[in-house]
Amino acid sequence: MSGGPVSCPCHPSCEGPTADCDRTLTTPQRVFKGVRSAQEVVAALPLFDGILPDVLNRLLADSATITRRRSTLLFGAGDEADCFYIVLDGAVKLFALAQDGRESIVEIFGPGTSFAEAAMLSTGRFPLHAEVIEDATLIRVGRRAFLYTLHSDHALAYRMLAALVKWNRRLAGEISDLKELTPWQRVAEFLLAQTPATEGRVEVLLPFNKEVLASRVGIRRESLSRVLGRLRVLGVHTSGNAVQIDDVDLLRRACFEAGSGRN
Amino acid sequence: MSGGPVSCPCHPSCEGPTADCDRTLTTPQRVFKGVRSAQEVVAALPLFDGILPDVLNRLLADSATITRRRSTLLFGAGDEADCFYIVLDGAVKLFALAQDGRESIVEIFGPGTSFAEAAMLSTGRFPLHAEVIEDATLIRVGRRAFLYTLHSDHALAYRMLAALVKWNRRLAGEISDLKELTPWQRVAEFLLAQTPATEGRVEVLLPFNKEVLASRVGIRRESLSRVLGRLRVLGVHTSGNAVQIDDVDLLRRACFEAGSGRN
DNA sequence: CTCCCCCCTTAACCAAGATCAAGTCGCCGC
DNA sequence: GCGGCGACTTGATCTTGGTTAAGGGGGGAG
Repeated sequence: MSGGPVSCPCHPSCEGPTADCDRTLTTPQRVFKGVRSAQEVVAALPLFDGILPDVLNRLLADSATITRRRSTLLFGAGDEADCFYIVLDGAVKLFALAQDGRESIVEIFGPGTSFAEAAMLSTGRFPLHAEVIEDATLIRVGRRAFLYTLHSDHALAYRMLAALVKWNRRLAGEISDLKELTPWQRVAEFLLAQTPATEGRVEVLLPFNKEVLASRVGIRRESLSRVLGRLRVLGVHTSGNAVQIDDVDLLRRACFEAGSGRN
Repeated sequence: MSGGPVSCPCHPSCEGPTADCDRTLTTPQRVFKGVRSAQEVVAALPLFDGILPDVLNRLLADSATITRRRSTLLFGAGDEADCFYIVLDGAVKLFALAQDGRESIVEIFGPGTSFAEAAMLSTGRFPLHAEVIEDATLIRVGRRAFLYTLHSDHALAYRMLAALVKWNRRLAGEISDLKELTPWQRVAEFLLAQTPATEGRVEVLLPFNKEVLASRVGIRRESLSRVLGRLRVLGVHTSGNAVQIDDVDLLRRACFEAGSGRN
């Protein structure tokens, strides 16, 4: 029930009206892969699977490819949701902000995923903040185009329904994990989710830094360090963003068998 | 962002193929309120708001009102999802089961809510278990009728989309809470969510027993006792399922101000 | 090369849940 | 009334994550 890499629809996001944090394209080093590639990516989204070519074109006509550096705030909670985003490259985090300034990351989106479609359907406002955490190339799709697309292709609406359900389950699973798994189990699960391998030795690259990972699993940076230290006896070795798992199966079993011990 | 009483769509549920736990209507003392009332309830669901009368009738034609005693398993995770449920009376919990038999409650549904609509849209299987926790009267709506309804009323599909989004946000909010609130804050928030009052003295009735409440907020029964004990100094007094809050505003502010202290 | 900053790690202390184990209270059947 | 059961509470102890503070180490700027 835990978070495998699931293609995630839903969740609000749109560059806030205040486009104050642009620094327009200061890093052309990270070039988006051209319009054709963008089309491919979009058509490959679970949400738009089987979309009609002309509908797709219409959709893309009201969209723009943008690049943003890390630390750029895409939008804040409460901003008007007049578009949604597709990630071509980089990573974006969605997070909530506590009154004291602390943030908790609800989800992180990487290449080939989209987010914030859902915000446009109900309140029209983003419920969460979105920030680029790895220099990113994004497609921003306008609300009008999206709604038009939705209405001109009913099958799309149903796919979106299904996608939301899937995303929903992912969240429900995460809630279960938070409630009944210890922090180290959550970390282990996260690591296991980073590789398709089911046994043997594997090297995985953390898709973001440890601060973010810690927030992702709901603990503090320092605790993550401790956890990774404790996982060493299970054959988990880290250096920087590289994590080597000596025996995937061993780790998974340890994770399961611990089962009971909540805290 | 935390869990106010939200009308919740989504989530799988359907009396499993094995209807072994029926004890058909042994408690006629808890009579459902008649067909007319059932219609009213259904039409009042956010999901079916504004539904056309004949579509509604068609929907109800393939449904049945059932009563189940507490502890009845409605369905298990993995069962075929060939219906969804509307709660007229009582309460149902959706929960996940860990390998060691521990359960964690993902959501609890009371009168006027529906659940498990979503399961029929994707995998066709329930991802969670559902159990009656207070003797309940339910409407079970068949899959066929639901899908028919969905296709004959596109507006319904969009409403459902919106409902899913809303439900989604609720889950995301719960994740935030689990990550950044202490257990006692979650308990306090839960209590506050049980009343519309914003100040003064209030008496709230816990909608279920403490074991369930503990699971709901992700702690153990014993810890909940202690938390409630500690909350006494903030004017929270409990006796049985009745909880008296001396000063709602005080409690809310205490909850907020604690802000930082994550554990 | 050096300084500084950022990311990460370590250590010491503390508060708080989990756990294990009794113990209380109310209810029901007998 | 008695016994038993289920829901709840309390206490002692243990584990663990948060907190605070300090330090290491790599990379970029100057």
